[in-house]
Amino acid sequence: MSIVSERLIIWHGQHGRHHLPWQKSRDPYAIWLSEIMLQQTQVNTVIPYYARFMQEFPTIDSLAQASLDTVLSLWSGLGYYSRARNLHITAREVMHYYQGQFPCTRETIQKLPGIGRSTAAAIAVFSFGQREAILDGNVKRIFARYYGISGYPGENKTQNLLWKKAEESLPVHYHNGKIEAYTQALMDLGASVCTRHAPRCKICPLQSECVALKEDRVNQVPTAKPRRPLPQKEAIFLLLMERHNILLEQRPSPGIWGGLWCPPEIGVGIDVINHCQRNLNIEVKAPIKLPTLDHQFTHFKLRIHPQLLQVTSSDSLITLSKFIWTKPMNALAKGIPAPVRKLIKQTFLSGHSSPGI
DNA sequence: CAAACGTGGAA
DNA sequence: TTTCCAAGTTT
Repeated sequence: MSIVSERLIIWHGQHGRHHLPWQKSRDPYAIWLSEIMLQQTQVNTVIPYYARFMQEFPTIDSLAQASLDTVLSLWSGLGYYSRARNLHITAREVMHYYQGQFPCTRETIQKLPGIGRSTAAAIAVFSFGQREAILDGNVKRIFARYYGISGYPGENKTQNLLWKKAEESLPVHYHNGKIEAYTQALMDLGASVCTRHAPRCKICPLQSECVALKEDRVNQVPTAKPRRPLPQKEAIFLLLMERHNILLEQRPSPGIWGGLWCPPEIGVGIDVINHCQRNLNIEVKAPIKLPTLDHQFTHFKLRIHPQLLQVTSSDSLITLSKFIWTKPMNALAKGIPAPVRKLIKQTFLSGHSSPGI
């Protein structure tokens, strides 16, 4: 057994996290759901979503039987919505193709949509105790430092080297929950000790052999991904009010916020009244401009210009299925993006009365 | 391979 | 305030 794994397992026993909600069972469904939610998302953010999701869908069968719309409503605000769409597809695939039995090897798990090599390995470890290596952001950072591997991990060459180190570092004997403890130790160490900023090397169980520490390169490893300035985009959101209802449009997937409900979006510079008439077949009064909202994505910034529009002609209102009229309060229970939730709350539900319209 | 794909919290 | 990024996968 490698020195690394031995030290990590001991450290995990004393300092690891043992009471996270998804650590209570070996149900591959519960493990899988947690691993998907945790992709690019921190534990504290996931916990309430995980609780609501498991409450609503305690089994993979219940998830498979649900509508995508319901699944997205429970995912609303968590981001990376393709995860929810793939989760739904995978639930149905497991029910129909695997007769409800979650596949139990890393290779077969990895064939399911939304599950890559690292997530498949994590599920194989925590559900079935298999000897598989994970390579998430934590592990990349730990091994890049421990083995002194520079170059940013997105690069293929670096990535492959890290996978090799991850496999070489696995405990040789993996009975009695060792592989689980080892895998969780990597995640916990990365989250609490070997952090991106201000790592706590003095209490690290791997400090005596850590190459980056020895060479005083901890803050240079792993190399940060080169980033370009984010493009600034702008859009107008149309808050169309017909009596007490607003109009929502289901967004196409793939695409940003795919499958979620949003007020109709148009580009800046488009004539709003004209657009309502020609594209939505709706007559409106003069628009009221609401305060802009800034929203930041990983790859661009969006400035939203909301405009409140009172519908005067409810004649032949939209009948396409991608449109829906709903009360603002009920919109909050649907799958909507975070800034739309914010917009609806501050426009319709924050004050004691509706804004002057 | 580079880009798309969200969000809330920390620095 | 702005920037950065956290249990990645897909195209």
